[in-house]
Amino acid sequence: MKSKKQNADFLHVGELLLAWYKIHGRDLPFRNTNDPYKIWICEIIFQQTRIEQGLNHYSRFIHRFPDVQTLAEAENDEVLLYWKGLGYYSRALNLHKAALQIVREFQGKFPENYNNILSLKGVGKYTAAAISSICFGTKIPAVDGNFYRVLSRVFADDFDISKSKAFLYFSELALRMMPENEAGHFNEAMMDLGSEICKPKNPKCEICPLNKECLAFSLGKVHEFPVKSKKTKPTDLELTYHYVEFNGRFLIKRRGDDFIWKRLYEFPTEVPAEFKTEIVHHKTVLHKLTHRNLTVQIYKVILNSEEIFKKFAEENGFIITDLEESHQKSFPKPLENYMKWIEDEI
DNA sequence: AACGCGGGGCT
DNA sequence: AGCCCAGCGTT
Repeated sequence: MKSKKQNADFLHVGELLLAWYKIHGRDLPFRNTNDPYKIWICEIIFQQTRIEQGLNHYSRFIHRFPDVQTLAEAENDEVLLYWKGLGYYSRALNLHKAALQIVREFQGKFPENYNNILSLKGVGKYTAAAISSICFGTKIPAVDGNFYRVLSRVFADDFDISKSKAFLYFSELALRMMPENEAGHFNEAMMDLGSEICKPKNPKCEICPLNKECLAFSLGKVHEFPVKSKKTKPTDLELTYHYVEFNGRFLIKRRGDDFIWKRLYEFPTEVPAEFKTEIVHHKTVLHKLTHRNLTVQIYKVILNSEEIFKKFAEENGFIITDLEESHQKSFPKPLENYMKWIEDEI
């Protein structure tokens, strides 16, 4: 149990942070709304995704799916199309499921209660806290990577952030710092400080509003925090695809929701042996994933018989498409890049 | 509690 | 080449 004086110190840090945010907070498109739908979408998009990377996707997504009803009524495929290139595709699938959930279980009105928000597919403790605090003023910290980094540095706290207990541990610290009736702004402030000042590498401690209170800074040990024990060990994975073409058209099929690239489109992985004689080139694409070194082999096969092309497609459930049409489908990045390359060749 | 899931940027 | 990013669901 901490003393009253320490609690006052905690609150002081929270107020410094909030004051900084009101002047230096980022001007982002979702900062001017309390619409829980929009906040929800942006929270999901920006999970494990940098703001610059997802900003255009956010705008396009909101423009096409301006509310829960529109999203719920959309085709699964189109939701994925608007997610194209973002990665972690189960986020898009869960988003769609949750929209249906809101329509069916909550009569189309976005739930306002924390536990109801948490019950939505793809919404975990962080996202539920963010929506609750920003849209409904619930006093609850939205603890994410920024909280871990900022708090562990301010208190020179070596609590291992890879432990599942870290969420609760830093939630309690954050709650003691949180000013009354400012939960949403406080959470946003922590995100902005973590992104603009208290960055993972080369933090701007000289201009940090918390540098007088930051223990790690005063000890010259900012780089030692946060402490994270888990090390990711990349494994190798090889995939083979065939760009089977006849007269400008080629074959695709939708993936299942197993493994990677859930429900995205891909080329045939295997072709009959007699197709091998029609290979015109072979490209090796190296693709870096978070925990995998991916090597994708792509063989371009140009068939000279429409009959064989159509028969192969029909017997194996492939869709016949072309480069123009394929813009309306969501493909994994390596295949997307390959098609761009083919298009440029023409 | 540990692991898998994308893609991009930074060092 | 490794780490990190407005994390979550599954096992």
